[in-house]
Amino acid sequence: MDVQKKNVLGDMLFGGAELFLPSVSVDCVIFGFHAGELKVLLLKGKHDPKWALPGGFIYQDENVEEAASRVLQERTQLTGIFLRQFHLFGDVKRTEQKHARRWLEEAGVEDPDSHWIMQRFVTIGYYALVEFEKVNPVPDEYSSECDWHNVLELRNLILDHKQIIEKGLESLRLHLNFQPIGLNLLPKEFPLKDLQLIYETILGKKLDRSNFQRKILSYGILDRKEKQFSGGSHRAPYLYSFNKKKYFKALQEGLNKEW
Amino acid sequence: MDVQKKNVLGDMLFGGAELFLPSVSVDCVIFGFHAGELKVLLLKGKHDPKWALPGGFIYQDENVEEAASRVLQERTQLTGIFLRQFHLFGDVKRTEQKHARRWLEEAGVEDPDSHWIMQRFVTIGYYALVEFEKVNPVPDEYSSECDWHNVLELRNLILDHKQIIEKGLESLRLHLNFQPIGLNLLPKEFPLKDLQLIYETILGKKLDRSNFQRKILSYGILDRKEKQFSGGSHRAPYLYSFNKKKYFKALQEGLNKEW
DNA sequence: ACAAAAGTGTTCTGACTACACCCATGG
DNA sequence: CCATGGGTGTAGTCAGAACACTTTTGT
Repeated sequence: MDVQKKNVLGDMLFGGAELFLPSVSVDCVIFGFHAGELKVLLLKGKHDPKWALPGGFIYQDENVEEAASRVLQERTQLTGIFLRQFHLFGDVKRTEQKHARRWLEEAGVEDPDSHWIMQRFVTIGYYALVEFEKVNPVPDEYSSECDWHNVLELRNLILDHKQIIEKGLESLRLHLNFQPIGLNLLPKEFPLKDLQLIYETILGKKLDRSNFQRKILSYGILDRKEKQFSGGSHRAPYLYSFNKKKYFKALQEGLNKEW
Repeated sequence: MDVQKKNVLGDMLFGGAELFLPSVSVDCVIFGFHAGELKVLLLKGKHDPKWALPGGFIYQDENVEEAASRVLQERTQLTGIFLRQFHLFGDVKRTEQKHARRWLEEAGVEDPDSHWIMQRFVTIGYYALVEFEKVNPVPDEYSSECDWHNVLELRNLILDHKQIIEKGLESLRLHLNFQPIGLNLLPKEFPLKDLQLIYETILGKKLDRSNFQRKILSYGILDRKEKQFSGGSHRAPYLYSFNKKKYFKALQEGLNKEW
């Protein structure tokens, strides 16, 4: 499927009922990391003062997984990012589309109340971890702003998007126990301290430096470079990079096997 | 919502498009335990030689969670069972409804190809753990058989239902690490050996008796009764029961917190 | 020389493993 | 009285927590 050729906005307004899978949407919780804070990428709609997760609908000829990738790509211009499904949100009351109605009106849709987008939707939550610096947040056609928000200070989100983010973070924390992370979050080479900071931020607590190193190195997914980073007034740390082969193997097989 | 009053079959055949959420279904992997084997409850359709998971559609006024409960209840007559969402299956190719077409034809539906049920569906997988003896498997109106199948010997399943079961089992194994199980799988009072057998069966490996006891008791979710079970030609074991208060607390908070 | 931060090592504790030993019961 | 299976205990191992000591670098 050629993602670029799709005219998502037009499809949504006028062809939605046939082009998209009805009742189902996808929302991406895109985590980034900056200044010691865990951030989420959010959009502010042109016709709504509230913030929303980047989300979208699923084309009839598109796997749900692919739709999530497409949404991620549309918003971040990044490809090949690790995406993980974490939950389906299916309560009846979760969609009350007051803002959508106004949006449809202004876009010139007749009889907005019976437009397919006003129906009840369930949404599938995916999370992604991306390298903050590589993302250039650009609002799309139906958004006025696109920006990073601290996950701990979420205000003014539409619908149940705050709960979605919280559930996504909770899932991510859980997955940390048996899944490597960091590959898309950091540059090719980095000092261990940076990776530790990511773990600390996700988990919301400090970790012991020495113990973190031993544990993370015991996973065998990191290669140590002999090059060293310099700049601070202190001993230069080794730089590390992910061994992709081992990394993906660990992703598949898991890190800890309990019981 | 009064589950009993719903006429699910009639709704599916003739009112589906309006009554149900389109494109989305629910499938329940109902695990039971018998003769040292982990079983799944499956249905055989009247118009299809293959077996299927008990599944259903979601009424427009029904939360997805509720729909899963309803399906479980319809099939097992059990209420209050722990149900857990584990994955959404959303590939385009997962639904090719050859059998459904024949079923619709025989049920007297005109133009079956354009019937809503022939559309593409994504399905949400839930798993449940139930007490084998309490379930009286009864085929419903559109099934000819309903029976337990060993999870390790699955043959002749429709669509992707085999993969759904396997994913469900995989999820269950994972969840064992931070979630108590057993409450709905065993009678009120039981010897620890029975609980151990369940763990062994789910995990597919033997566990050390002594170590299992210490670990499971350390969770603090079991109460020891002074009554003893008798019958075998050996020392009578203590009987235990789940302390529901602590059990549900553990369900919410988790058992192991890593990192 | 000193502060800051990284590398490395040590001790302590607690959990899991494997196994041994004793106890109760039915045949 | 012995086989079976359950209750209890123990030595060994391993991983994590806490922390100490050494090394490197910029100021």
